Amino acid sequence: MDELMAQRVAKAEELRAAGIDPYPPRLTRTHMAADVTLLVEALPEGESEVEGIEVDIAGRVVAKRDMGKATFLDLLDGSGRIQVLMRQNSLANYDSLRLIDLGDFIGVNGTPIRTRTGQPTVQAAHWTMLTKALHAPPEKYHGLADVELRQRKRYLDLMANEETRQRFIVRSKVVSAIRRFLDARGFLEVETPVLQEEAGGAAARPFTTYYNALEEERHLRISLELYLKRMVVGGFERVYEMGRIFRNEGLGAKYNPEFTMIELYQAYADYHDVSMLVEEMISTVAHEVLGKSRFTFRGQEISLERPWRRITLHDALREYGALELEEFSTADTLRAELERRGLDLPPTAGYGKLVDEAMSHYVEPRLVQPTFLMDYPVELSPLAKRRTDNPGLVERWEVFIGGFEAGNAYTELNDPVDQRARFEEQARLKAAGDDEAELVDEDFLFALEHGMPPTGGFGMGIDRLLMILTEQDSIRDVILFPQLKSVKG
RNA sequence: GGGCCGCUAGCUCAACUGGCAGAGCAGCUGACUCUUAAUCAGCCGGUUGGAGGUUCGAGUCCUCCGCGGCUCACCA
Repeated sequence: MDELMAQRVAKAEELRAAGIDPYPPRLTRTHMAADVTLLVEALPEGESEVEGIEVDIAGRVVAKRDMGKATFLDLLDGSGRIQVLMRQNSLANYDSLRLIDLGDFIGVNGTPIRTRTGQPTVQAAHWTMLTKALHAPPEKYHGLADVELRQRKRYLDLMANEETRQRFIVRSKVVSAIRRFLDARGFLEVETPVLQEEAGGAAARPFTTYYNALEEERHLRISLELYLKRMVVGGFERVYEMGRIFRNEGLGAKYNPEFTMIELYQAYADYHDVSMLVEEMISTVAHEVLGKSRFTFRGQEISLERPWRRITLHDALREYGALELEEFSTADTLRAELERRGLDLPPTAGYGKLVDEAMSHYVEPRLVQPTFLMDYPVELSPLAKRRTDNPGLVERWEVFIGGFEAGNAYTELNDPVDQRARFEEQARLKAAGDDEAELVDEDFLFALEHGMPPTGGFGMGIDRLLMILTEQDSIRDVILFPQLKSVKG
């Protein structure tokens, strides 16, 4: 134990010796810090004391200014900061203040006053220890700066950095605003399995675990899609789920292996209807929570004002890449053209993957303002419905904001025969070595064979949306406890 | 996985070309009854991420390892 901790332990013992529990089970609290501030600010000009009112407040000691026979403390509670003034001639047992350290939680009984400088303050008559902290909090002025510490020991980051606290408050508000938005439009929130026999609905490697009771492997879900569609088959016309999904992939500024996804499905809607719902949802939520629609993300100003731009993938490649996809309609010709242009291509890429490579290179980084990129090659979209005018394309969009994918939607494939054929094509890719290809899900096909009405669906990573709304460059700054490598030895 | 950068007191940071490891905050002692990054005086606090090596001498140079950041690759 280090010296600083030993000192604090000794202070706790001293309290116990005096018959005071340094960790009492209960306390009296009548007011929050913000309540006291309001009381004092309501005082008429010239008056410095709120007559006849006694308050009990509680919070963490975040500053201590000892003037000798008077000491100022700053207490932080869930509503904010409030100053406490302890004076030798108005506080019982003034000497005991030396037992209070920064980081301790204390309760204070006293009177709301205004100091000479106008600061709302509680002038204390009594104080009680509520929780003795055994470590010093991070440095009071600079806060906690070390990136690794801030992520590994988030409680210290939250304790020390107001901005971090606010960011995670915003996160909660965004999540609840999304729920309100959808609930108000008749969507039902449902919960589907995290542990699945096979993880489907997206192209990603799953985490695998083992269920002892059944003596079977299970996979953590990589998307919400296939179970939510089963809900639509069952007759739920508007469903959504917001929950954690898990992808066994690398870490990075935009990637965390567990992240929060929302997916929604609306029967009798198509991908156009869903695009309107989504742009309304995001701009409404931004306004409700943050009161604005303009954000600075990675040095670029982004406006979430509606309407958002819509452009087909073909048009976007023409506009940003001067690439006329009609002229390169086979994998071989497209590959030759892209290689001629100097792109580095995966050797096994099929037509869809090649289009995707071209998009990543020419188009996506340019889509800073919210943009729906529409009509994808069928090869990339095994769960989306084909366009009737061009069966090589599907009714699908991805929405890009700030240069990265923020969401994905289809008119859902509800033809069980086509769905089976698509799964079988995926199975061929898998056999050929694509370990992220979709698996044939017989129960899902059985569900579709019972009939899923025409349906539009949408999925979005909540964390990435929050990166934009809170103007953070790294997904780790919007996840409370991001994955980090463990420290051993 | 590759490249680059970083890791010094509980926290925030210094330390020229290899030459006694420092400051502020926090802590301890003292002064101060309206301060608010309080102030003032004094004191305590170090396996310089870890292990080796070069050297009379290593925070500094070399090798390996750990963790992190950025980036490339990978990842719709």
